[in-house]
Amino acid sequence: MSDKISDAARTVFGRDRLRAGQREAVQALLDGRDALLVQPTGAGKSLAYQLAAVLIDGPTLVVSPLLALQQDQAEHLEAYGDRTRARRISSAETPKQREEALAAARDGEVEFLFLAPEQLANDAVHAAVSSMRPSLVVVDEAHCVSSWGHDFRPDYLRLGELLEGLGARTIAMTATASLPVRTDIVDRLHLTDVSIIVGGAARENIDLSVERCVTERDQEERVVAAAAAQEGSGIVYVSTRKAAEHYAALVADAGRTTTCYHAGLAKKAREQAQADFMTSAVDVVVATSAFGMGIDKPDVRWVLHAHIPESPDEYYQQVGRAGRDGDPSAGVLYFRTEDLSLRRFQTVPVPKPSEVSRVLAALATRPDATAAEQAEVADVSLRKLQRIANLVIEAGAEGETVGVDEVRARAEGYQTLQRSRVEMVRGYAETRRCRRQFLLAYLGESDTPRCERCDNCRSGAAAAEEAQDAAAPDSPFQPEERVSHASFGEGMVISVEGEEVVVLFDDVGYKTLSLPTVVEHDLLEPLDA
DNA sequence: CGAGATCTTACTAGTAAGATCTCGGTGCCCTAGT
Repeated sequence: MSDKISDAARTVFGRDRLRAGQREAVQALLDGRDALLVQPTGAGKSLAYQLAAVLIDGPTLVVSPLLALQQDQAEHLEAYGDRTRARRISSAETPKQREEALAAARDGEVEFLFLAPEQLANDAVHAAVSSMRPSLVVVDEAHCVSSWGHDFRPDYLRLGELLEGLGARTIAMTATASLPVRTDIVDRLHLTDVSIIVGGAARENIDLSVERCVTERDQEERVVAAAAAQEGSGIVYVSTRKAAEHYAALVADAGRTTTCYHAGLAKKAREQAQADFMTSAVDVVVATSAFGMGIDKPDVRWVLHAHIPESPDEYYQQVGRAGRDGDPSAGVLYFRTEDLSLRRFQTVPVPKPSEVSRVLAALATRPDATAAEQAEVADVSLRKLQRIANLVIEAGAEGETVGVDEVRARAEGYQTLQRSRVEMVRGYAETRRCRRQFLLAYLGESDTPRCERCDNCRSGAAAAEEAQDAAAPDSPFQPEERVSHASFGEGMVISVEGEEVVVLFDDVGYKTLSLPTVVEHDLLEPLDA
Protein backbone atom coordinates (compact mmCIF):
# COMPACT_ATOMS: atom_id res chain seq x y z
CA MET A 1 0.00 0.00 0.00
CA SER A 2 2.25 2.73 -1.26
CA ASP A 3 0.49 6.00 -0.63
CA LYS A 4 1.18 9.59 0.13
CA ILE A 5 1.73 8.91 3.82
CA SER A 6 4.52 6.43 3.13
CA ASP A 7 5.92 8.67 0.40
CA ALA A 8 6.11 11.66 2.71
CA ALA A 9 7.68 9.53 5.45
CA ARG A 10 10.36 8.49 3.00
CA THR A 11 11.02 11.68 1.10
CA VAL A 12 10.72 14.22 3.90
CA PHE A 13 11.78 12.30 6.99
CA GLY A 14 13.80 9.45 5.51
CA ARG A 15 11.72 6.77 7.22
CA ASP A 16 11.01 3.56 5.34
CA ARG A 17 8.58 2.08 7.79
CA LEU A 18 5.67 3.40 9.77
CA ARG A 19 4.18 1.96 12.90
CA ALA A 20 0.53 1.12 12.95
CA GLY A 21 -0.42 3.89 15.36
CA GLN A 22 1.40 6.53 13.38
CA ARG A 23 -0.34 5.71 10.14
CA GLU A 24 -3.72 5.47 11.81
CA ALA A 25 -3.34 8.86 13.45
CA VAL A 26 -2.20 10.55 10.25
CA GLN A 27 -5.05 8.96 8.31
CA ALA A 28 -7.61 10.16 10.86
CA LEU A 29 -6.32 13.72 10.49
CA LEU A 30 -6.30 13.48 6.69
CA ASP A 31 -9.91 12.38 6.93
CA GLY A 32 -10.66 15.58 8.77
CA ARG A 33 -11.03 13.97 12.20
CA ASP A 34 -9.37 14.80 15.51
CA ALA A 35 -6.99 12.27 17.06
CA LEU A 36 -5.68 11.26 20.45
CA LEU A 37 -2.50 9.21 20.22
CA VAL A 38 -1.40 7.38 23.36
CA GLN A 39 1.98 5.76 22.79
CA PRO A 40 5.13 5.35 24.84
CA THR A 41 7.98 7.75 24.19
CA GLY A 42 10.28 6.42 21.53
CA ALA A 43 7.41 4.89 19.57
CA GLY A 44 7.46 7.85 17.19
CA LYS A 45 4.51 9.96 18.20
CA SER A 46 6.31 13.00 16.82
CA LEU A 47 6.53 11.53 13.34
CA ALA A 48 2.75 11.16 13.29
CA TYR A 49 2.06 14.85 13.72
CA GLN A 50 4.97 15.86 11.55
CA LEU A 51 3.71 13.75 8.66
CA ALA A 52 0.20 15.07 9.00
CA ALA A 53 1.55 18.61 9.09
CA VAL A 54 3.45 18.14 5.86
CA LEU A 55 0.49 16.47 4.15
CA ILE A 56 -2.12 19.01 5.20
CA ASP A 57 -1.90 22.44 3.61
CA GLY A 58 -1.44 25.35 5.95
CA PRO A 59 0.68 25.96 9.04
CA THR A 60 0.74 23.77 12.12
CA LEU A 61 0.51 24.99 15.67
CA VAL A 62 2.34 22.87 18.23
CA VAL A 63 1.38 23.45 21.86
CA SER A 64 4.06 22.06 24.12
CA PRO A 65 4.63 22.55 27.85
CA LEU A 66 8.36 23.13 28.11
CA LEU A 67 10.49 25.64 26.26
CA ALA A 68 13.40 23.20 26.16
CA LEU A 69 11.17 20.59 24.54
CA GLN A 70 10.00 23.07 21.93
CA GLN A 71 13.56 24.09 21.17
CA ASP A 72 14.62 20.52 20.76
CA GLN A 73 11.82 19.56 18.43
CA ALA A 74 12.08 22.72 16.36
CA GLU A 75 15.78 22.09 15.80
CA HIS A 76 15.13 18.52 14.71
CA LEU A 77 12.50 19.68 12.25
CA GLU A 78 14.69 22.39 10.77
CA ALA A 79 17.26 19.72 9.93
CA TYR A 80 14.83 17.92 7.60
CA GLY A 81 14.78 20.76 5.11
CA ASP A 82 12.52 23.40 3.62
CA ARG A 83 9.20 21.69 4.15
CA THR A 84 9.66 21.49 7.89
CA ARG A 85 10.70 25.01 8.85
CA ALA A 86 9.94 25.66 12.49
CA ARG A 87 9.74 28.72 14.73
CA ARG A 88 8.88 29.32 18.33
CA ILE A 89 6.89 32.01 20.11
CA SER A 90 7.94 32.43 23.73
CA SER A 91 9.34 34.86 26.25
CA ALA A 92 12.80 33.93 24.97
CA GLU A 93 12.16 35.63 21.62
CA THR A 94 12.28 39.37 21.08
CA PRO A 95 9.05 41.06 19.93
CA LYS A 96 10.61 41.43 16.51
CA GLN A 97 11.43 37.74 16.27
CA ARG A 98 7.91 36.83 17.26
CA GLU A 99 6.43 39.11 14.66
CA GLU A 100 8.64 37.65 11.97
CA ALA A 101 7.77 34.11 13.01
CA LEU A 102 4.05 34.80 12.82
CA ALA A 103 4.37 36.54 9.46
CA ALA A 104 6.44 33.69 8.06
CA ALA A 105 3.87 31.16 9.22
CA ARG A 106 1.05 33.19 7.70
CA ASP A 107 2.92 33.41 4.38
CA GLY A 108 3.55 29.69 4.29
CA GLU A 109 7.30 29.97 4.79
CA VAL A 110 7.19 28.22 8.12
CA GLU A 111 5.29 24.98 8.65
CA PHE A 112 5.57 24.62 12.45
CA LEU A 113 4.93 27.19 15.13
CA PHE A 114 5.69 26.09 18.69
CA LEU A 115 4.24 27.73 21.75
CA ALA A 116 3.20 27.15 25.34
CA PRO A 117 -0.46 27.48 26.41
CA GLU A 118 0.38 30.72 28.24
CA GLN A 119 1.27 32.33 24.93
CA LEU A 120 -1.99 31.32 23.39
CA ALA A 121 -3.84 32.81 26.35
CA ASN A 122 -2.32 36.17 25.49
CA ASP A 123 -4.91 38.06 23.43
CA ALA A 124 -2.47 39.57 20.97
CA VAL A 125 -0.77 36.26 20.30
CA HIS A 126 -4.10 34.50 19.98
CA ALA A 127 -5.33 37.03 17.45
CA ALA A 128 -2.13 36.72 15.43
CA VAL A 129 -2.30 32.94 15.51
CA SER A 130 -5.93 33.04 14.39
CA SER A 131 -5.11 35.20 11.42
CA MET A 132 -2.38 32.79 10.42
CA ARG A 133 -5.14 30.19 9.93
CA PRO A 134 -3.47 27.03 11.14
CA SER A 135 -4.84 23.87 9.57
CA LEU A 136 -3.52 21.53 12.25
CA VAL A 137 -3.07 21.89 16.00
CA VAL A 138 -0.84 19.54 17.96
CA VAL A 139 -1.10 19.27 21.72
CA ASP A 140 2.03 17.53 22.92
CA GLU A 141 2.28 15.95 26.39
CA ALA A 142 -1.48 16.20 26.50
CA HIS A 143 -1.75 14.61 29.94
CA CYS A 144 -0.69 18.03 31.26
CA VAL A 145 -4.12 19.28 30.21
CA SER A 146 -5.59 16.89 32.72
CA SER A 147 -3.06 17.11 35.53
CA TRP A 148 -1.71 20.68 35.50
CA GLY A 149 -4.66 22.84 34.65
CA HIS A 150 -6.38 22.79 37.98
CA ASP A 151 -3.83 24.87 39.76
CA PHE A 152 -0.34 24.69 38.46
CA ARG A 153 -0.67 26.10 34.97
CA PRO A 154 -4.21 27.38 34.72
CA ASP A 155 -3.94 28.27 31.06
CA TYR A 156 -3.88 24.58 30.29
CA LEU A 157 -7.53 24.45 31.27
CA ARG A 158 -8.36 27.16 28.77
CA LEU A 159 -6.75 25.39 25.84
CA GLY A 160 -9.98 23.91 24.53
CA GLU A 161 -11.64 27.29 24.45
CA LEU A 162 -8.56 28.94 22.95
CA LEU A 163 -8.18 26.36 20.21
CA GLU A 164 -11.84 26.10 19.36
CA GLY A 165 -12.08 29.24 17.26
CA LEU A 166 -9.11 28.32 15.12
CA GLY A 167 -11.08 25.79 13.11
CA ALA A 168 -8.14 23.43 12.78
CA ARG A 169 -8.23 19.70 13.37
CA THR A 170 -6.35 18.65 16.46
CA ILE A 171 -4.07 15.83 17.46
CA ALA A 172 -3.33 15.32 21.16
CA MET A 173 -0.41 13.13 22.13
CA THR A 174 0.79 11.57 25.35
CA ALA A 175 2.90 8.65 26.49
CA THR A 176 0.51 7.26 29.07
CA ALA A 177 -3.05 8.03 29.92
CA SER A 178 -5.49 6.03 31.96
CA LEU A 179 -9.00 5.90 30.62
CA PRO A 180 -10.32 8.78 32.76
CA VAL A 181 -7.36 10.90 31.70
CA ARG A 182 -8.10 10.13 28.05
CA THR A 183 -11.69 11.18 28.51
CA ASP A 184 -10.55 14.30 30.28
CA ILE A 185 -8.21 15.23 27.43
CA VAL A 186 -10.94 14.74 24.84
CA ASP A 187 -13.40 16.84 26.86
CA ARG A 188 -11.07 19.64 27.80
CA LEU A 189 -9.62 20.06 24.32
CA HIS A 190 -13.12 19.87 22.85
CA LEU A 191 -12.03 17.14 20.46
CA THR A 192 -14.77 15.99 18.11
CA ASP A 193 -15.13 12.92 15.94
CA VAL A 194 -11.96 11.80 17.64
CA SER A 195 -9.95 8.75 16.72
CA ILE A 196 -8.33 7.40 19.90
CA ILE A 197 -5.27 5.33 19.18
CA VAL A 198 -3.68 3.48 22.08
CA GLY A 199 -0.56 1.53 21.43
CA GLY A 200 1.64 -0.61 23.62
CA ALA A 201 1.95 0.76 27.11
CA ALA A 202 3.76 -2.38 28.19
CA ARG A 203 7.49 -2.22 28.71
CA GLU A 204 8.07 -5.87 29.20
CA ASN A 205 11.78 -5.55 29.79
CA ILE A 206 11.38 -3.72 33.09
CA ASP A 207 11.43 -5.82 36.26
CA LEU A 208 9.12 -4.16 38.75
CA SER A 209 9.46 -4.60 42.49
CA VAL A 210 8.59 -2.96 45.78
CA GLU A 211 10.75 -2.87 48.90
CA ARG A 212 8.92 -2.12 52.10
CA CYS A 213 10.82 0.12 54.48
CA VAL A 214 10.06 0.76 58.11
CA THR A 215 12.35 3.55 59.18
CA GLU A 216 13.65 6.45 57.20
CA ARG A 217 17.17 5.28 57.86
CA ASP A 218 16.43 1.82 56.55
CA GLN A 219 14.91 3.34 53.43
CA GLU A 220 17.92 5.54 52.87
CA GLU A 221 20.46 2.76 53.30
CA ARG A 222 18.69 0.43 50.96
CA VAL A 223 18.18 3.02 48.25
CA VAL A 224 21.80 4.12 48.39
CA ALA A 225 23.09 0.55 48.44
CA ALA A 226 20.95 -0.30 45.43
CA ALA A 227 22.02 2.80 43.53
CA ALA A 228 25.64 1.92 44.25
CA ALA A 229 25.26 -1.70 43.19
CA GLN A 230 23.09 -1.46 40.08
CA GLU A 231 24.94 -1.42 36.81
CA GLY A 232 24.64 1.27 34.17
CA SER A 233 22.71 4.53 34.16
CA GLY A 234 19.89 5.11 36.57
CA ILE A 235 17.50 7.62 38.06
CA VAL A 236 16.59 7.99 41.73
CA TYR A 237 13.31 9.82 42.23
CA VAL A 238 12.59 11.61 45.51
CA SER A 239 9.73 13.81 46.67
CA THR A 240 11.52 16.94 47.87
CA ARG A 241 14.36 19.11 46.65
CA LYS A 242 16.19 18.72 49.91
CA ALA A 243 16.02 14.96 49.62
CA ALA A 244 17.35 15.20 46.08
CA GLU A 245 20.49 16.97 47.31
CA HIS A 246 20.83 14.69 50.29
CA TYR A 247 20.52 11.47 48.32
CA ALA A 248 22.76 12.75 45.55
CA ALA A 249 25.51 13.30 48.11
CA LEU A 250 25.01 9.85 49.60
CA VAL A 251 25.05 8.08 46.25
CA ALA A 252 28.18 10.00 45.27
CA ASP A 253 29.82 8.95 48.55
CA ALA A 254 28.91 5.40 47.73
CA GLY A 255 31.11 5.67 44.68
CA ARG A 256 28.83 6.51 41.77
CA THR A 257 29.23 9.52 39.55
CA THR A 258 26.08 11.40 40.46
CA THR A 259 24.23 14.58 39.70
CA CYS A 260 21.17 16.21 41.17
CA TYR A 261 18.17 17.74 39.41
CA HIS A 262 15.26 19.78 40.74
CA ALA A 263 13.48 23.00 39.93
CA GLY A 264 15.23 24.95 42.68
CA LEU A 265 18.58 24.77 40.88
CA ALA A 266 19.89 27.50 38.62
CA LYS A 267 19.03 27.07 34.97
CA LYS A 268 22.65 26.41 34.08
CA ALA A 269 23.01 23.73 36.73
CA ARG A 270 19.90 22.00 35.49
CA GLU A 271 21.08 22.04 31.91
CA GLN A 272 24.46 20.74 32.96
CA ALA A 273 22.93 17.94 35.03
CA GLN A 274 20.71 16.85 32.20
CA ALA A 275 23.54 16.99 29.67
CA ASP A 276 25.84 15.00 31.97
CA PHE A 277 23.23 12.31 32.35
CA MET A 278 22.31 12.17 28.67
CA THR A 279 25.93 11.81 27.60
CA SER A 280 26.63 9.31 30.39
CA ALA A 281 29.23 11.62 31.91
CA VAL A 282 27.51 10.63 35.17
CA ASP A 283 25.81 7.34 35.98
CA VAL A 284 23.11 8.53 38.31
CA VAL A 285 20.74 11.46 38.52
CA VAL A 286 18.82 12.03 41.74
CA ALA A 287 15.76 14.11 40.98
CA THR A 288 12.32 15.36 41.86
CA SER A 289 9.49 15.04 39.38
CA ALA A 290 10.99 18.03 37.55
CA PHE A 291 13.25 15.60 35.75
CA GLY A 292 12.08 13.53 32.89
CA MET A 293 9.80 15.11 30.36
CA GLY A 294 11.58 14.91 27.05
CA ILE A 295 14.31 12.63 28.43
CA ASP A 296 14.79 9.97 25.80
CA LYS A 297 17.96 8.23 26.88
CA PRO A 298 17.77 4.68 25.57
CA ASP A 299 20.05 2.92 28.05
CA VAL A 300 18.66 3.92 31.45
CA ARG A 301 18.98 0.59 33.27
CA TRP A 302 17.09 1.33 36.46
CA VAL A 303 14.70 3.76 38.09
CA LEU A 304 14.52 3.75 41.88
CA HIS A 305 11.84 5.58 43.83
CA ALA A 306 13.24 6.53 47.20
CA HIS A 307 9.80 8.01 47.91
CA ILE A 308 6.46 7.19 46.41
CA PRO A 309 5.25 9.10 43.34
CA GLU A 310 2.00 11.06 43.47
CA SER A 311 0.00 8.65 41.33
CA PRO A 312 0.25 5.39 39.40
CA ASP A 313 0.13 7.53 36.25
CA GLU A 314 3.25 9.36 37.31
CA TYR A 315 4.92 6.14 38.42
CA TYR A 316 4.38 4.57 35.04
CA GLN A 317 5.80 7.60 33.28
CA GLN A 318 8.86 7.71 35.50
CA VAL A 319 9.63 4.02 35.62
CA GLY A 320 9.05 3.93 31.86
CA ARG A 321 12.18 6.02 31.40
CA ALA A 322 14.14 2.81 31.95
CA GLY A 323 14.91 0.31 29.23
CA ARG A 324 13.90 2.20 26.13
CA ASP A 325 16.50 0.16 24.24
CA GLY A 326 14.60 -3.00 25.12
CA ASP A 327 17.35 -4.44 27.33
CA PRO A 328 16.57 -5.76 30.82
CA SER A 329 15.95 -2.97 33.30
CA ALA A 330 14.60 -2.52 36.80
CA GLY A 331 12.03 -0.34 38.52
CA VAL A 332 12.06 -0.43 42.32
CA LEU A 333 9.75 1.44 44.65
CA TYR A 334 10.96 1.88 48.25
CA PHE A 335 7.70 2.18 50.09
CA ARG A 336 7.22 3.63 53.54
CA THR A 337 3.68 4.41 54.60
CA GLU A 338 4.77 7.71 56.20
CA ASP A 339 5.60 9.00 52.73
CA LEU A 340 1.94 8.93 51.82
CA SER A 341 1.18 11.95 53.99
CA LEU A 342 3.61 14.23 52.17
CA ARG A 343 2.08 13.28 48.85
CA ARG A 344 -1.36 13.90 50.28
CA PHE A 345 -0.21 17.34 51.30
CA GLN A 346 1.32 18.04 47.87
CA THR A 347 -2.10 18.33 46.32
CA VAL A 348 -4.16 21.20 45.04
CA PRO A 349 -4.98 23.60 47.84
CA VAL A 350 -8.60 24.52 48.40
CA PRO A 351 -8.92 28.33 48.33
CA LYS A 352 -10.10 30.11 51.47
CA PRO A 353 -13.76 31.19 51.54
CA SER A 354 -12.77 34.85 51.90
CA GLU A 355 -10.56 34.67 48.82
CA VAL A 356 -13.23 32.97 46.78
CA SER A 357 -15.83 35.52 47.75
CA ARG A 358 -13.53 38.43 46.89
CA VAL A 359 -12.74 36.88 43.51
CA LEU A 360 -16.42 36.25 42.81
CA ALA A 361 -17.14 39.88 43.62
CA ALA A 362 -14.32 41.07 41.39
CA LEU A 363 -15.49 38.89 38.51
CA ALA A 364 -19.03 40.16 38.92
CA THR A 365 -18.24 43.87 39.23
CA ARG A 366 -15.41 43.96 36.69
CA PRO A 367 -16.33 41.38 34.09
CA ASP A 368 -14.45 43.15 31.31
CA ALA A 369 -11.31 43.99 33.25
CA THR A 370 -8.09 42.09 32.63
CA ALA A 371 -7.25 39.22 34.93
CA ALA A 372 -4.48 41.30 36.48
CA GLU A 373 -6.91 44.09 37.33
CA GLN A 374 -9.43 41.65 38.74
CA ALA A 375 -6.70 40.13 40.88
CA GLU A 376 -5.83 43.59 42.16
CA VAL A 377 -9.44 44.32 43.05
CA ALA A 378 -9.86 40.95 44.77
CA ASP A 379 -6.53 41.37 46.56
CA VAL A 380 -5.20 37.98 45.51
CA SER A 381 -2.28 36.96 43.31
CA LEU A 382 -2.91 36.71 39.60
CA ARG A 383 -2.33 33.01 39.77
CA LYS A 384 -4.83 32.52 42.53
CA LEU A 385 -7.35 34.54 40.61
CA GLN A 386 -6.92 32.33 37.58
CA ARG A 387 -7.28 29.18 39.61
CA ILE A 388 -10.45 30.40 41.24
CA ALA A 389 -11.80 31.71 37.93
CA ASN A 390 -11.25 28.27 36.43
CA LEU A 391 -13.11 26.68 39.31
CA VAL A 392 -15.96 29.14 38.84
CA ILE A 393 -16.28 28.19 35.18
CA GLU A 394 -16.25 24.50 36.00
CA ALA A 395 -18.62 24.75 38.93
CA GLY A 396 -21.26 26.74 37.11
CA ALA A 397 -23.61 25.73 34.39
CA GLU A 398 -23.86 28.26 31.59
CA GLY A 399 -25.11 31.63 32.78
CA GLU A 400 -25.82 30.56 36.35
CA THR A 401 -24.31 32.32 39.29
CA VAL A 402 -21.97 30.30 41.43
CA GLY A 403 -21.53 30.58 45.17
CA VAL A 404 -18.46 30.32 47.35
CA ASP A 405 -19.38 26.85 48.55
CA GLU A 406 -19.79 25.48 45.05
CA VAL A 407 -16.40 26.80 44.01
CA ARG A 408 -14.74 25.32 47.05
CA ALA A 409 -16.56 22.03 46.57
CA ARG A 410 -15.10 21.84 43.11
CA ALA A 411 -11.58 22.36 44.49
CA GLU A 412 -12.24 19.79 47.19
CA GLY A 413 -13.28 17.39 44.49
CA TYR A 414 -9.91 17.72 42.81
CA GLN A 415 -8.14 17.32 46.08
CA THR A 416 -10.09 14.18 46.86
CA LEU A 417 -9.32 12.77 43.44
CA GLN A 418 -5.63 13.50 43.80
CA ARG A 419 -5.53 11.95 47.25
CA SER A 420 -7.30 8.88 46.01
CA ARG A 421 -4.57 8.55 43.40
CA VAL A 422 -2.04 8.53 46.20
CA GLU A 423 -4.09 5.73 47.74
CA MET A 424 -3.78 3.82 44.48
CA VAL A 425 0.00 4.05 44.79
CA ARG A 426 -0.39 2.39 48.16
CA GLY A 427 -2.48 -0.23 46.41
CA TYR A 428 0.36 -0.82 43.97
CA ALA A 429 2.87 -1.09 46.80
CA GLU A 430 0.73 -3.50 48.79
CA THR A 431 -0.64 -5.72 46.07
CA ARG A 432 0.38 -9.36 45.98
CA ARG A 433 -0.61 -9.62 42.36
CA CYS A 434 1.56 -9.11 39.32
CA ARG A 435 2.81 -5.50 39.48
CA ARG A 436 2.63 -4.99 35.76
CA GLN A 437 -0.93 -6.29 35.66
CA PHE A 438 -1.84 -3.89 38.43
CA LEU A 439 -0.42 -0.87 36.62
CA LEU A 440 -1.79 -1.82 33.24
CA ALA A 441 -5.25 -2.46 34.68
CA TYR A 442 -5.13 0.99 36.22
CA LEU A 443 -4.14 2.40 32.84
CA GLY A 444 -7.02 0.65 31.16
CA GLU A 445 -5.46 -2.54 29.82
CA SER A 446 -7.15 -5.52 31.37
CA ASP A 447 -6.61 -9.21 30.71
CA THR A 448 -2.85 -8.95 30.35
CA PRO A 449 -0.92 -12.05 31.41
CA ARG A 450 1.32 -12.13 34.48
CA CYS A 451 4.71 -10.62 33.63
CA GLU A 452 6.61 -13.45 35.36
CA ARG A 453 9.42 -11.08 36.28
CA CYS A 454 8.14 -8.72 38.95
CA ASP A 455 8.81 -9.55 42.61
CA ASN A 456 5.31 -10.94 43.13
CA CYS A 457 5.53 -13.17 40.08
CA ARG A 458 8.98 -14.41 41.11
CA SER A 459 7.92 -15.20 44.65
CA GLY A 460 4.83 -17.07 43.51
CA ALA A 461 2.53 -14.64 45.32
CA ALA A 462 0.96 -13.48 42.08
CA ALA A 463 0.23 -17.03 40.98
CA ALA A 464 -1.25 -17.85 44.39
CA GLU A 465 -3.50 -14.80 44.18
CA GLU A 466 -4.62 -15.82 40.76
CA ALA A 467 -5.39 -19.33 41.95
CA GLN A 468 -7.65 -17.79 44.58
CA ASP A 469 -9.47 -15.85 41.90
CA ALA A 470 -11.14 -19.06 40.86
CA ALA A 471 -13.03 -18.81 44.14
CA ALA A 472 -13.96 -15.19 43.54
CA PRO A 473 -17.41 -14.57 42.14
CA ASP A 474 -17.59 -13.81 38.45
CA SER A 475 -17.65 -10.09 38.09
CA PRO A 476 -20.91 -8.67 36.82
CA PHE A 477 -18.93 -5.51 36.05
CA GLN A 478 -16.56 -4.67 33.25
CA PRO A 479 -13.94 -1.94 33.01
CA GLU A 480 -15.33 1.31 31.57
CA GLU A 481 -18.81 0.46 32.81
CA ARG A 482 -20.71 3.22 34.62
CA VAL A 483 -21.99 2.23 38.04
CA SER A 484 -23.69 3.79 41.04
CA HIS A 485 -22.90 3.25 44.73
CA ALA A 486 -25.22 4.16 47.61
CA SER A 487 -22.69 6.34 49.45
CA PHE A 488 -19.96 7.06 46.87
CA GLY A 489 -22.30 8.10 44.08
CA GLU A 490 -21.71 7.45 40.40
CA GLY A 491 -18.47 6.31 38.88
CA MET A 492 -16.65 4.22 36.33
CA VAL A 493 -15.23 0.74 36.81
CA ILE A 494 -11.50 0.94 36.20
CA SER A 495 -10.45 -2.63 36.78
CA VAL A 496 -11.62 -5.95 38.15
CA GLU A 497 -8.79 -8.18 39.38
CA GLY A 498 -9.81 -11.25 41.32
CA GLU A 499 -11.67 -10.05 44.38
CA GLU A 500 -10.84 -6.36 43.91
CA VAL A 501 -12.90 -3.89 41.97
CA VAL A 502 -11.41 -0.44 41.44
CA VAL A 503 -13.95 2.26 40.70
CA LEU A 504 -13.27 5.91 39.93
CA PHE A 505 -16.17 7.79 41.50
CA ASP A 506 -17.03 11.23 40.19
CA ASP A 507 -17.09 12.77 43.65
CA VAL A 508 -14.78 10.72 45.84
CA GLY A 509 -12.09 9.55 43.43
CA TYR A 510 -10.61 6.06 43.28
CA LYS A 511 -11.95 3.38 45.60
CA THR A 512 -10.96 -0.26 45.84
CA LEU A 513 -13.95 -2.41 46.71
CA SER A 514 -14.21 -6.08 47.62
CA LEU A 515 -16.07 -7.92 44.89
CA PRO A 516 -17.66 -10.55 47.18
CA THR A 517 -18.97 -7.80 49.47
CA VAL A 518 -20.20 -5.78 46.52
CA VAL A 519 -21.99 -8.79 45.10
CA GLU A 520 -23.39 -9.98 48.42
CA HIS A 521 -24.84 -6.61 49.42
CA ASP A 522 -25.62 -5.41 45.94
CA LEU A 523 -23.51 -2.29 46.48
CA LEU A 524 -22.98 -1.33 42.87
CA GLU A 525 -25.81 -0.66 40.50
CA PRO A 526 -25.02 -0.72 36.78
CA LEU A 527 -26.05 2.47 35.03
CA ASP A 528 -27.24 2.60 31.49
CA ALA A 529 -24.73 4.34 29.32
C1' DC B 1 -0.74 15.91 57.43
C1' DG B 2 3.43 15.47 60.02
C1' DA B 3 8.55 15.85 60.83
C1' DG B 4 11.88 18.64 62.63
C1' DA B 5 13.30 23.07 64.27
C1' DT B 6 12.61 26.69 67.41
C1' DC B 7 10.30 28.98 71.11
C1' DT B 8 7.88 29.02 75.75
C1' DT B 9 7.04 27.72 80.24
C1' DA B 10 8.13 25.61 84.58
C1' DC B 11 10.81 25.79 88.53
C1' DT B 12 14.32 27.59 90.60
C1' DA B 13 19.45 28.76 87.31
C1' DG B 14 20.15 24.85 83.63
C1' DT B 15 17.33 21.35 81.74
C1' DA B 16 12.89 19.19 80.04
C1' DA B 17 8.48 18.86 78.52
C1' DG B 18 5.17 21.02 75.91
C1' DA B 19 3.64 24.61 72.51
C1' DT B 20 4.24 26.83 68.21
C1' DC B 21 6.31 27.53 63.79
C1' DT B 22 7.92 26.20 59.25
C1' DC B 23 8.21 23.66 55.31
C1' DG B 24 7.21 20.21 51.80
C1' DG B 25 6.41 19.49 43.52
C1' DT B 26 5.86 20.43 38.62
C1' DG B 27 6.86 26.08 34.62
C1' DC B 28 5.15 29.40 31.98
C1' DC B 29 5.34 34.88 31.95
C1' DC B 30 7.03 39.60 32.85
C1' DT B 31 9.84 43.13 34.98
C1' DA B 32 13.47 45.34 37.52
C1' DG B 33 18.07 45.80 38.24
C1' DT B 34 23.04 44.42 36.76
